[in-house]
Amino acid sequence: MDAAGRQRPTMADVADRAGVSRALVSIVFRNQPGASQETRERVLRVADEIGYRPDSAARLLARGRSRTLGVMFTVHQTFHSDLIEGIYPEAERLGYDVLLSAAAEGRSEAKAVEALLGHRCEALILLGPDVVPGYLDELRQRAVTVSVGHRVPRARVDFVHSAEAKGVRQAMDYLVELGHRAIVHIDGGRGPGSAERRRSYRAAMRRHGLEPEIRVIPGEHTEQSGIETGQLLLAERDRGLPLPTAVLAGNDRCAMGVWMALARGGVDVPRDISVVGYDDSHLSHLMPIGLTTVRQDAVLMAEYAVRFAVERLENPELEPREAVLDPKLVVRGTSGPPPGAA
Amino acid sequence: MDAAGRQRPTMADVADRAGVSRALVSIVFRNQPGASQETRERVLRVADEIGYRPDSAARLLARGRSRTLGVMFTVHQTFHSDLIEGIYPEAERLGYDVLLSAAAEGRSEAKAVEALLGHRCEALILLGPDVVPGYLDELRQRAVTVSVGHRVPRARVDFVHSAEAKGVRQAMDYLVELGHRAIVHIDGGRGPGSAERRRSYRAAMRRHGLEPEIRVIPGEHTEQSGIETGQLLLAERDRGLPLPTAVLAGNDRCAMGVWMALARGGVDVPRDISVVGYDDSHLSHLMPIGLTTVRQDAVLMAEYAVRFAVERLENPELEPREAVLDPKLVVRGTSGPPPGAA
DNA sequence: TACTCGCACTAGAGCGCGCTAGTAGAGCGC
DNA sequence: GCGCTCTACTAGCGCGCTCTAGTGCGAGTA
Repeated sequence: MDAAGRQRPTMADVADRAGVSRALVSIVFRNQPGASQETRERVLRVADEIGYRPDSAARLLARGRSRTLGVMFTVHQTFHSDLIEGIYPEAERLGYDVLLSAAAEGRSEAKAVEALLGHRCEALILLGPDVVPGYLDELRQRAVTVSVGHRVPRARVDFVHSAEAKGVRQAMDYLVELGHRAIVHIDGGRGPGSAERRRSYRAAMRRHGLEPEIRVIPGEHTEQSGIETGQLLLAERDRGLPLPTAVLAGNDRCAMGVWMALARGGVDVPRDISVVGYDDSHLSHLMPIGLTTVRQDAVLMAEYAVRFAVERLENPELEPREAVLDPKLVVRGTSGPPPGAA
Repeated sequence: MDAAGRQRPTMADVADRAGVSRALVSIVFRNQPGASQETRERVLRVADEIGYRPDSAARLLARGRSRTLGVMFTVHQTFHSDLIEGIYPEAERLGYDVLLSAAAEGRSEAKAVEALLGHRCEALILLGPDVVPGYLDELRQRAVTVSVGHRVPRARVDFVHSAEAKGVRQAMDYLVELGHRAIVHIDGGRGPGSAERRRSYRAAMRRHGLEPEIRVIPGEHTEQSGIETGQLLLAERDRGLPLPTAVLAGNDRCAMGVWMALARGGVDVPRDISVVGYDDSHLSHLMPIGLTTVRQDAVLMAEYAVRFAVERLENPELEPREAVLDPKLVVRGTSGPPPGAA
């Protein structure tokens, strides 16, 4: 009695068995007026008995609208998991379905997006997309598009991101306050938010009169990148160069990598060097001493993303919007005064 | 010129514009014999011009078969990300589409599965499902089902998992060889593979004459659980009880948590205590000193899962099968001889 | 010439639903 | 009796595609 080979019951089966028309079953399942309470109950009972459940492909085809949001994310990006967790309940609340498609090694973002479009998603929610200029605008022609994390200057789509500059500024002010001067920044390459974070780092350094100390090390939003940077710093130390006293990483994963490499190299965090991350993904609570980081509220970002998508679906005339959420520095164990400070 | 409100072109539009019948366009897009090379090119060119792409909902409805595999995973489970990464290419190779549905806090596995079924997935690939007995059998009636990681004794579905007992045995033999005697195990509760790992731990302890030292600490497959266990051990030490010399964690995430809590508590790994994980998820390379762990080959497991699903779809008569992959101990930096050993 | 065969192509039914336009019947006022 | 409204229900088209059963035609065969 395996499912393979057997066909699933349809609305017609339910209708026959309950002695009503197909249309009535449809009414009951859409929870629309036009059926008596008694009939509703009977239909639902029969449906349950024969294991009927609506076929969303057919439903979607007939309805013309799919009421489905497609979410593109990248595997292994922990912050994306946090976002996904927030997207489901909000979508459900608004009566939308969610389809996930992952980008990964060997599976490009474009491919992941095509899959979503092929499944007739009405809107795309792109988590931290690594888009080439123009691609977002191209997508916009094909579906409502919301970009989370990555703000692309001219693209006329909705954005949800945090006020990167503010977050970085908070972190920098905090470090300088503690007495740090040699603060390096590992940037996130083309990753979401990187450009703003980099700019804001530079601005903060200049504002604090630390222009000569500015140093941006190219990187990515991965542990690997953090580890490499950590190793680079260790190698420099071994050649007699001074370690910086603080590292502002591109995100939490990168910060974690730096921290690991440094710990392995016998450098004590935060005594010898402070490490600050970005995201406050759930990783940050998990480090032995807790990661000092800039908190982005994943749930709130997810809610904005879903609402932007749904509102635009219901009113296509809307001007492109932008939700800029205020991030907040969270001080934990990886930061402290620089070595040699009082 | 936003997508919202506009409707996408259909096969009929392509047919009109190319001056052929709808059926012919269908033939071209399915890459089936019955159209001349010349016509194929013209149809494809026209389709490209007007931005047509097949609607998989309609296609799926008409075809009767969806050729879609549904994958249920749990957010934040890093090993699941590894598996997903392996599932896509194999599915694509066999001509199947993949739909993802996540379980998360507030979104049960059952709910995630219902979503997949509603989207007409022909087969379900459940990653490390936390199933109640009987649920798998119920699912089997509704779709081809493959369970990855979690072996449920009587359920007549396909399983892919690693030879948990072997993996644990390797790890235990290795630790005992190094001279460890007080080896505790943090189990994974109802998590995939936990029961076998626990059993095998006990068996190994008995086999090595360490029965009095057996200690299983209840836990979960999360960092949090590892941290709590680490704190528990530290608290015991502070009360004057001896620390174990080795910890065999339920999985890598848990091992990472233990390691973090211990490091925070000033316990040196591996000098004071050895920590061994399970999975070899990409986390394990990332720890400062590298995690000693039992490697499960995610890509191979993913390939088996996809093949099992597809083969059963194409031949429903198949007896339930089981792929048991041999895990392999990977020794990295978190393990060594117990304190006081030569 | 009459026929078969293969190729390129088409007509049209049907997949499982949603939805519009309709009907049948009960209840009401006049 | 009539027309009216309201509720409970039904008939049947159409969503965009696949697929079976064709048609028309030129080349090959007897």
